Amino acid sequence: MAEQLLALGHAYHCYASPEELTQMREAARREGRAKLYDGRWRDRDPSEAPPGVKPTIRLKAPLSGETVIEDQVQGRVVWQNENLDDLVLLRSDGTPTYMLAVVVDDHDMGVTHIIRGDDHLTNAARQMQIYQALGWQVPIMAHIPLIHGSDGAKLSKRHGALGIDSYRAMGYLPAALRNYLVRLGWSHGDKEFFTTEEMIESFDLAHIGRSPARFDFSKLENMNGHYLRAGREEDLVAALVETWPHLPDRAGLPKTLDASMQTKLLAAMPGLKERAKTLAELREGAAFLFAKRPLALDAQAADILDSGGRQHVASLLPRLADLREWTPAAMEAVVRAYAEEMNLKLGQVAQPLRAALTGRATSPGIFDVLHVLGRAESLGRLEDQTR
RNA sequence: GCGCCCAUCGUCUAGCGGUCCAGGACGUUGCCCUUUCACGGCAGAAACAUGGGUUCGAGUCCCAUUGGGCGCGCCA
Repeated sequence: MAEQLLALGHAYHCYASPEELTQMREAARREGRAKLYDGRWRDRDPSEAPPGVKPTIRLKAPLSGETVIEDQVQGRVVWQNENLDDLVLLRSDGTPTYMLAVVVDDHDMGVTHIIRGDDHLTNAARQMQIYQALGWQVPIMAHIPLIHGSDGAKLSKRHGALGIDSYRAMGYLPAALRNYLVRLGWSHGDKEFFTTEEMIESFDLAHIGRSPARFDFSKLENMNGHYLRAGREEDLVAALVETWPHLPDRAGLPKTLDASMQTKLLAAMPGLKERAKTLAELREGAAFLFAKRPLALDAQAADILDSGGRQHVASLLPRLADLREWTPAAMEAVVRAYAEEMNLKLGQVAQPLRAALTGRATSPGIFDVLHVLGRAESLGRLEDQTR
């Protein structure tokens, strides 16, 4: 291709040495010129070539006029050709540069649309010149803005740019991440939630904004919470099982979830999913299901039991044990009756139960916890705390 | 330094000359619901960067300033 451009007079050999090039660049910068290469070999005869120097081949770019790209998101972008210098097409070792290679490759592959980050916008101008020199049809271009970190600085490897697996490790659902991302820099009126089908249906280049968006974890988290709450219980169990090995290690949790654990998880899911924003939180909320007796109590739970809660647990234990039916409704009736007898608010007896059953001060509804845990396990845990 | 891009609530954004004393979402504040934590409901605070134009009329068009971003290799 480069040879062809040479033959057409759209390219030429350049014998400038690296030293000359850096000198040129420094001079250009000093004098405030945009062009870094001065085109010194542009019109020279090959006979003037210094002996023993392997030349590069540079594009003979137009000296005047403008290079224009009609970008689908940036609009019409114009460069004065006098500011664009003659780029290298072929290195002195004969290999093509990226600029030449992409153009030829895209053309050969029949690429119709070039959609990429706007950090390539300047490259687009130079590639445009190559397309023109070659007489090829230019693909439709769309340069979309980059995503920045929450502080407005650009995302880089050491600053917030995480791989996709990091988001999995944080417990974000793929659908939620996609939904969050599609709304970053693009909008469809006031619509916030999109199924994959809706995204495919509605997404368009025309509504992509031109300014960079900041990545906002709290909104991602909120959106993930929506997906969790709206998700089917079975799907969430499956998602958690699948993600389990990728979540950060945490003491006190099983390495994998066997069938019986999954069954418990499924039963507890309606109460759990309401309270979690990520799969990591979901797993944390479910930890009590997998805990081994006697439970380790956290500080708050211990405090609840120590400050009088233990008595209530002890009093309620026989009443619950006498229940014929282990249903949330039946248990609620018993506990409410007890609270009334003692002239207590429900919360005052529910909290001690919660502490004894889960080792925590927060959990799903206490009657659901009793139900999900089952009679034997529940009574066992309560009994543990009465001693 | 030079070139290009951008600029509405803290954040994501709607807005394509009058319907905007600027709408939605996240976050935030208060209240309600309530067995905890959440969910949910209701209410509130919160923005058109600045200065010039154009126009009967500008968040919407133009210019400048300021502030961000990206690019500037015989790297990709």
